[in-house]
Amino acid sequence: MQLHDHDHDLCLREALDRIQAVCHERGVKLTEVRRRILELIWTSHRAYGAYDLLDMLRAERGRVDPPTVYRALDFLLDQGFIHRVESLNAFIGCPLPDRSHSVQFFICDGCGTTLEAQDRGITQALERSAKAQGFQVEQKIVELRGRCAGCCTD
Amino acid sequence: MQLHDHDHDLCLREALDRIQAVCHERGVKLTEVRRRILELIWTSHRAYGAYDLLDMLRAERGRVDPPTVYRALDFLLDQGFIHRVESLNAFIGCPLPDRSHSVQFFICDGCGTTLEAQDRGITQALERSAKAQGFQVEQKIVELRGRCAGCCTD
DNA sequence: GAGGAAAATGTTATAATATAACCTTTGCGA
DNA sequence: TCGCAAAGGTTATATTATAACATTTTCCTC
Repeated sequence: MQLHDHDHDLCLREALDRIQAVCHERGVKLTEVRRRILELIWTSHRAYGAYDLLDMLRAERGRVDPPTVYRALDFLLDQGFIHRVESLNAFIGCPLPDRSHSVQFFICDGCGTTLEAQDRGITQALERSAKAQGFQVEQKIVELRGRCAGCCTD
Repeated sequence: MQLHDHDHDLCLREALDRIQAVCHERGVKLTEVRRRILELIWTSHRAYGAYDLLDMLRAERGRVDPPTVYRALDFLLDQGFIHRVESLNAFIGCPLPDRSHSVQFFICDGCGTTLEAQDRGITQALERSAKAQGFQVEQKIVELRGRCAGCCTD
């Protein structure tokens, strides 16, 4: 195992501990399945589909059925620990533990990397536009598909 | 039939004629199935799912199978006559015949109405953000979910 | 610690969305 | 008219997601 991976693991463990604490504050439980799925999602910069996660769980613990995964995903979505990427039907970790914020995804169709951004300018432009037509926004879905800096030259 | 509907029908026919002309210019064919599906999509301000369209076609012409609908949808998407709404897995008419432009959808979760907008401010904010990180955008997905002006008071 | 409600999970079945693969028909230019 | 390319038909199946009900676990109350 290389230094980088070691750091990454440390980072993951710390992040999970923080999430654990947040759950405690909120009076909700980060159970074994929920925690494991969150870990799996967080170990990647790509979004995973529900059935990708299902396969990974099955490899670890034998029989697992779709509702198990979807229920855990629902919980993690509710708590704001992951996001759903609509244009991929897939799920990705959210670096911020707060429940609802306006984010944007930059999805590289080359390498699959999905980057989460929080651009104040974009958020403001969206809110201005909604306000102009009296539309009350509940959820802002912004997904930019294309090629990341690393893949443009490929 | 009321005046409004009559106007609407006229408008639809004119729009279809324009699309027909565009197809001719591009050397592609607006066949019977394609035209009918486009009509069906255009008669609504709500997005239709592929299987909604399938059911409507079946009601008109008996047996129709999914690939028929999906192929027509692919054609209409390619030509830019309709858009796919990712967060609904559904399709909606595009008032502009040009192939690729940056649009935003305002989706009312109350009445289902999906409004297409072209807000220059939003587009610019998205492009600025992408440029800042060297991301080459191919497609901009912007879907705002919430309540339209008419449904806020409901 | 026993009882019981609420939460979580297990289990079975199926719904909803989408495409692969191969075959037939149609349109159209050589 | 031949033959190719595009379109559509047909069958089967992949992928994504949820409904409904049974069982287990948690944890609060007494």
